[in-house]
Amino acid sequence: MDIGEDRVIALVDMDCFYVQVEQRINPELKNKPCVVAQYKTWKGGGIIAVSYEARAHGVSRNMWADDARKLCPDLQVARVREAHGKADLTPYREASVEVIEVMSRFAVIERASIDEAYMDLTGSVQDRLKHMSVQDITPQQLKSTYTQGFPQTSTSDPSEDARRLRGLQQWLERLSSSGQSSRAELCLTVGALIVEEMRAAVEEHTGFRCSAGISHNKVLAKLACGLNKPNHQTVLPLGSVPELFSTLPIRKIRNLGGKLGTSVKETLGVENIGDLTQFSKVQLEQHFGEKTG
DNA sequence: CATTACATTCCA
DNA sequence: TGGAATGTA
Ligand SMILES: Nc1ncnc2c1ncn2[C@H]1C[C@H](O)[C@@H](COP(=O)(O)OP(=O)(O)OP(=O)(O)O)O1
Ligand SMILES: [Mn+2]
Ligand SMILES: [Mn+2]
Repeated sequence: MDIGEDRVIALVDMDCFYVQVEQRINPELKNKPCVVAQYKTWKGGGIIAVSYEARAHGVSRNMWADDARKLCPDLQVARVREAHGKADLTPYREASVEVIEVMSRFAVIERASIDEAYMDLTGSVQDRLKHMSVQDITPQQLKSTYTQGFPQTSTSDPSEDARRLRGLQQWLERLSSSGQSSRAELCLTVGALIVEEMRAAVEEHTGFRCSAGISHNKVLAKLACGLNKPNHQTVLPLGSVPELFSTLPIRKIRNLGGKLGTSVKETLGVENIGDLTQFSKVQLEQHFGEKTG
C-alpha cells in the first residue's frame, strides 16, 4: 500500500534571521526588542525582520520603523547597509552560507531561501535504526522537540515546557508499546534526533538559532516548523494531520497564500484545509500537482 | 512609497 | 523563448 509517504523530510528555518545577523555583529542588540529596516528616509525605513522581543510589542514586518517605535519605545533599529544607493544584502548572504555549510555535514541540503533549507533524512534514519531501537531514545536527546497532537489529555501544566515534555513522554511511550505498526512514527522520531544534533551544531559554529519541522513531505515539514518558533522543532506525524487541518486556514499551506488560495476558498466555499478532503481529485482546478491531505 | 530578491509557471 | 503573473522570503 502506498498511503502516506515513508520519507523523513525536515525543514530548518532560521529565527528572525537578519536580526540575528545584526545581533552577532553588534552584541549590544542581543536579547532586546530589535528590528532590521532598510531605507531610513521615509518614516524611519521599512522593517524586514523583527526579533521575538519586539514581536511581543506588536511590531511586525512591513511596518515603518517610526510606527513601530510608537508600539515599542525602546526598539533597537539596525539598518541594512547601502552600497551605490542600493541595499547591500552581502552580510546576510554570507551568514546563510555559514549555516548551510554546517548543515551539509549532516545531510544533503536543498536550499530553499536565504534562511531555510530542506533535507531528506530517510537514508540517515534507516542507517541509525540498524544500530538502535526505541528504547535508546530519551527525552534528554529531544530537548527542544514538540510532538504535534501530544499531550492528548488536557491537564494543567506548571509551564509550557512541562507540557511539551509531557507530550513527548506520551509519544515515546506510545512508540515503544505499539510494536511495528508505528514504524513511520519511529522514523520521524529518529529524524528529530538528527535535527536536534544539526541545530545544536549550527548554533555552536555560527551562533545562530533556528527552528525545524520534521514530517513526511516538504509541505508538512514547512508547516510543522512554524508551529513552535522560535528555537524549537516540531514532529508532525500523519495521525495528527486531520485535527491540525480541521482548524487550519487554507492560506497557511505553502503555495496557497495568494490568489489561488483565495479562489479555492471562494469557489468551494470552505475556510480550512481539512474541508478540502470532501472533494475528490477530479475537482482539481487545472492547477494542482502538489497536495498532502 | 515598502523594498529587494528569487523560483516557477503561464503564454503570446 | 522571454516577459508577465504568481508566490514566497
Ligand atoms: N518581504 C521581505 N522583503 C525583504 N526581505 C525579507 C522579506 N521577508 C523576509 N525577508 C528576509 C528577512 C528575514 O530575516 C529573512 C528570512 O525570512 P523569514 O524566515 O520569513 O522570517 P524571519 O527569519 O525574519 O523570522 P522567523 O523567525 O519567523 O522565521 O528574509
Ligand atoms: Mn526565518
Ligand atoms: Mn524563512
